[in-house]
Amino acid sequence: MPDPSFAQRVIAWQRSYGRHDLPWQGTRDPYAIWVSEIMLQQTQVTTVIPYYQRFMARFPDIVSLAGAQEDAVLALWSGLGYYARARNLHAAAQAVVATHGGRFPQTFDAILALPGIGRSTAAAIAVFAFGQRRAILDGNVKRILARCFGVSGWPGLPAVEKQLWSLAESLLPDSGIEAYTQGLMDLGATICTRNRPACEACPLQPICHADRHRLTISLPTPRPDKTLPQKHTMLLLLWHGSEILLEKRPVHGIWGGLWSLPEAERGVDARQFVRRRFGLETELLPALPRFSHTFTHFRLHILPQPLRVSAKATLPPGCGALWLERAEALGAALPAPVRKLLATHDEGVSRSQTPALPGSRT
DNA sequence: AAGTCGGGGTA
DNA sequence: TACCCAGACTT
Repeated sequence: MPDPSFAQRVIAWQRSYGRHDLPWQGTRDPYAIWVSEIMLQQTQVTTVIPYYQRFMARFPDIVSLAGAQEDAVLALWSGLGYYARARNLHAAAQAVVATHGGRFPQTFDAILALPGIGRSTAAAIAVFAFGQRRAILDGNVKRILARCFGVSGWPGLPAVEKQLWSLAESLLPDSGIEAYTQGLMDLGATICTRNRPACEACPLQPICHADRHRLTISLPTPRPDKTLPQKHTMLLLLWHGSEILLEKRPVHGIWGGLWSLPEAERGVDARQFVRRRFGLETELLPALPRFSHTFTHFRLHILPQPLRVSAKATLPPGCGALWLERAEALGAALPAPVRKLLATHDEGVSRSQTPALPGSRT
């Protein structure tokens, strides 16, 4: 019997040791598979599962999603991050209803044309929903290929990524594409992990270049390190009784489309800012502990500043701001740090003896 | 080719 | 603390 190929090793391993009970498995419903693939972009399985369950319960099919308010979609995405994914998902659902009669497209190019779906995600949907022979290249596959075939260089570099795509395409099996694709994901998530990979349990160990040359921990080549820029801001908690003022953020930029707290530059007079911006008279309350929030490309140092609104003036219509009861606000599409702030504090008073602020170390 | 876009898991 | 994760999109 000839030495099993790369693909045959992955397929055989997947059937015995792979994951078969994830919430989005055991279906060929392209909608269910699509939603899972979008949520799983840059997000780990264990984080996605509860979000996925809630989302599918609320929007069980593409028509219900297409007919939803964007705010309702974003609210279910709150805390998951990369909110453009949710806006694109919503827009794509409406596009499918408008141009495909509500039926998810079945050709690779039509899938790829939908907003939020790139080459790898389109391939994953084509494989799992329609059994098409397509190559994926996510973080798991990049790591497996870089190690097994000794591809050095940071995979974010276009030249390296091109090489990995070429490898991925060349390794596809003639049959069993679903088990193969799922097997790569499962191998990367459970065996060929970034640190402490379980090489002794890997079906690829006999043919793995990195294992033979003791390169496993150094492949794939890590991203070149760069120091994150530091930014500072002040988030205003404007309390009127148990109501708080929320402001809708612009669609583009950080926390796009979410409901956040009014934001002022560090060091400005908060009362004056609020008077000019909203026409409100306020009383300054003691500042809350500052904390920091790290994004992909910068670190934000946040000073939470509560103020008590003495008289609730009428907000200009269409100004993008509104008053919400604290409980209502917690049901809105909030950025994670704002959610944590509102969950921990009300009217400027800590709800707990020891204020457990998000990353309260500065 | 480089920058933008979150949040959490993990060591 | 620092890195990575079922990446896509814009410039």
